[in-house]
Amino acid sequence: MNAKNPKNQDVASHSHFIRRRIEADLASGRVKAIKTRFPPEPNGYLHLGHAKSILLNFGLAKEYGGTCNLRFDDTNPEREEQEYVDSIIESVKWLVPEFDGKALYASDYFDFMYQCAEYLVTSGNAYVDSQSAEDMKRNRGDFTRPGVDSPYRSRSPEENLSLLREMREGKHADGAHVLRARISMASPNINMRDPALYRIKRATHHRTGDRWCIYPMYTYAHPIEDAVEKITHSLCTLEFEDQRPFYDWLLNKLADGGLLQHPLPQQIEFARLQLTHVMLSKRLLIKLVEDKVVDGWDDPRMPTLAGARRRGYTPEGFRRFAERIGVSKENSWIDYSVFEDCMRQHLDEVAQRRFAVLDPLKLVIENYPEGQEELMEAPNHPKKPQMGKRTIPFSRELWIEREDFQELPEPKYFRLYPGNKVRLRFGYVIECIGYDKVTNIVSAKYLPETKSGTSGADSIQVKGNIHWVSVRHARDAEIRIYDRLFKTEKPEGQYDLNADSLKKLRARLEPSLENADMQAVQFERHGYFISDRDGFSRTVTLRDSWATATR
RNA sequence: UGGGGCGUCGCCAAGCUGGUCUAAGGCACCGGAUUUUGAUUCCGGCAUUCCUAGGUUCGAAUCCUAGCGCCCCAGCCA
Repeated sequence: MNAKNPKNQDVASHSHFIRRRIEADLASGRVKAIKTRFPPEPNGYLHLGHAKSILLNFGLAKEYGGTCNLRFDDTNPEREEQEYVDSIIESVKWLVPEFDGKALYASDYFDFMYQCAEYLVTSGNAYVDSQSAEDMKRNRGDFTRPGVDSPYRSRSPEENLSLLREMREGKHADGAHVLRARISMASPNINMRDPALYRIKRATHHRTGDRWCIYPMYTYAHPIEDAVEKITHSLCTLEFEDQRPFYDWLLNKLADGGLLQHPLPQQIEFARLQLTHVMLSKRLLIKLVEDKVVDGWDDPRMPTLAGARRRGYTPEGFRRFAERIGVSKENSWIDYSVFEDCMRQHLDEVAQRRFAVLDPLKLVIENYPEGQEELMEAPNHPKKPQMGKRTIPFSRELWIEREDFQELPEPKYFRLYPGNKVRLRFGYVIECIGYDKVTNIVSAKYLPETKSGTSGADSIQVKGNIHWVSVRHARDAEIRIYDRLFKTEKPEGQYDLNADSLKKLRARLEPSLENADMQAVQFERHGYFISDRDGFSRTVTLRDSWATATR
């Protein structure tokens, strides 16, 4: 960790409170190796917020030579589905190359959890409450008033045990009873006022089927899951901070009873990711899919990992992002530009360059013979000769970008306009000699001695450099341009959709794109794109200081 | 209102066993150099100030006290 080396800042992992905590635990010998876990509930697709957690947990494990489990927190059969399990495994595999694809399930520990419940009952630490949900709520008290004990709170361990067994055996209706911890109804921390441990719920579980009719609550199940897996550092988000006293209470009781061994897992909370212009509420995400605002969970505009993948965002970019934003307990909003910058940075290194004219305008080179053609040579990457070259056919009629021509140029515009010279990138320098408003054709003459790669190439200096595609050789393709789904900077509640989040264009491409089997490509002067289905999707634009200046 | 957290540049975020802090780094922004992508790269600028007010100290972003602000908790959800 060379946090102080500014040259390596971007790759260097910087200090944060969880790393320090782990280092202290390792140094003191409290744990000999670390073990973390990523515990999603399979009730939706993974999103950008989960990426932070996944990368934190798997990243820390890798960094300190430990391991990390993917574990499904499947304790509520009413909301969980196999489809989500599958998509989650898929996304984690994509994001984390070292992940072996093996998943663990809380539901595999149901027997042990139940055994722990019986122990808590017999040791007087839990009881069966038969109040209605409404009474329980009323008797919990509020922020100012302590709760009052349930009339069932003093049932004997024997009575509690037989009731608990009857609950498990299905002798009681849903909601008739609930198992609660016996802690204190007067605790200033409401989470400690005898929290519910088990509820009766006749629902078919996606893995255990109808074997159970009682299911453990998250509060109760999670600490046990961690302990069973010998997790050392259980990382979760800030809203679980108030739950930590119960987490520790439970684990210590079970350890006292010999059901668990030390060292016990430690819960550590950090701030969840909030990204500007991105909405990460599962409820709203589901709504976007159901309302068909987007084309499914993996729509490239969706902030899901499945969507990010189709959009062309890369795992490496995510890794840089996670490292860059750090980890803290500060409730913060990360600017979307940080995310985009991480992706650009990675894509710049790996993407081959190609020409694509997105908004075509015809250019005719009057002094170039009809029927003649040449092959221009162009590197696949300006700084990586090892990535090779390709050739681009050149002819008299070309497609150029509409925005690369202005009949009446605005100040500082140095692209094509009548009388101005510009280089056709990797080709010739041309001079614009006219524009026909009726046919919409720009005419120019080329300077034969200025061909790229020849000795005369630099005989004429020009400021502008534009890309082009030969009309006769052009390939046609659909290009999808995505923009943010939400207009608001911090879309927390209801959604405020951007009507222009998807634009489809008919573009002209240089022929070498036809058989290209590329993960990511840069269309020069436009941005990074990914080949998706029968066209290309724009992942992210290039930085554009001209656009910023014109704004 | 009781409890739990958090407050360092427009946005993140180091720093927190007090001095090397007239406070790192990134994003954004503003210059300028190089450039056959108005891209990349490079160089420079960007908090005498660390929520506020007191205090301790030779010395405080770092310690103490009192305020102020924001977030979370009253599901048989996670």
